[in-house]
Amino acid sequence: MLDREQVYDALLKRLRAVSALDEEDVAAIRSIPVAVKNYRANQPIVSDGQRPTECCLLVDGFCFRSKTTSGGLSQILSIHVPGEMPDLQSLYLHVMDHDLLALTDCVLGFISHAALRDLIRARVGVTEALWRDTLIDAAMFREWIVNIGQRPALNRLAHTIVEMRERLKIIGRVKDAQFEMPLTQEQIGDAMGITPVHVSRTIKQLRQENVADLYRGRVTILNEAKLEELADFDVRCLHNKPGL
DNA sequence: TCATTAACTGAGG
DNA sequence: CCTCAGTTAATGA
Repeated sequence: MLDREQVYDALLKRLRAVSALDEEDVAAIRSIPVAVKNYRANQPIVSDGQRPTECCLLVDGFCFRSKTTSGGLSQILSIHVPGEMPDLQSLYLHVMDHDLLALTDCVLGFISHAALRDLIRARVGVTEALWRDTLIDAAMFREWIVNIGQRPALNRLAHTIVEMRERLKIIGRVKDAQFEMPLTQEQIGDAMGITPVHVSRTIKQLRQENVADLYRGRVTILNEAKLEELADFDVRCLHNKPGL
C-alpha cells in the first residue's frame, strides 16, 4: 500500500516541477489505479516491436532507452530517473520503436492506457502537464544529439555528467557533490558513441585534471566550474520551473 | 566481470 | 607533427 503512495508522490513531484496542477488534478492522479512491480538490473521492461497496454512510471532506481542496429550495435538514447514516465509515448504510438530496460534494480508503477486516457479526458491540467513533459523529453533528445554529434569525448562525458547531476538535483539525489550514475564504462560508451577503452581514458583525464571522478557508478565533482565549462550544458532544456 | 593501460594505427588539421 | 579515437591484447581489482 505504501508503494502505491510512492508512485503518486513520484509522479506529482515530477509534474509539479514543470507544471502547475490544481487540487482536482492532484486528486484525479491519486485515484488512478497503479500496479507496482520490481525489476532486476538489465531486465527488459518493454521491447522494440511490442504493443504495450500500459505506461510505467519509474519510482526508484534507473532505467534507460536503447536501440540496436541490425549489426548488433546498441545506442543508449536516454537515461531515466525516478518520477519519469519513459514509455509515455506508447499511449499514442502503439508499437514500440526501441527498448526500455532496467539499468539498476528498480521499482515501477504501471498505469493502464485506458486509465490514462480517462484521466487526460477528465483533467485538462493533467493533459497539459503530460504534453509539457513529452516536449521536455524531446528537448533533452536534442541536447543528446548535439552532444554526441559535435563534441569531443572529454566534453561529451562532462556534458552527460552535468545532465545527470541537474536531473538528480531536482529530485534531491545529489549530496555533497556526489550522485549515482550507475553505468558501466561499456554502457557509457554505448550512450556516447565511443569505445569502452576510450571511456576509460576519458575518465582518467577528468580524474587527473581534478575535474570529476567516476568510480563504480558514483560521480564525485571535484571542480564544478571547470566541469560546467567542459559540459556546455544548457539547463534550459530541462524547462524546470525556477526556484525548484 | 569490469576497469586500466600500453602499443599501434589511421584520419584529419 | 600533433590530437583524437579505434583496435588489440595483456593485466589488475
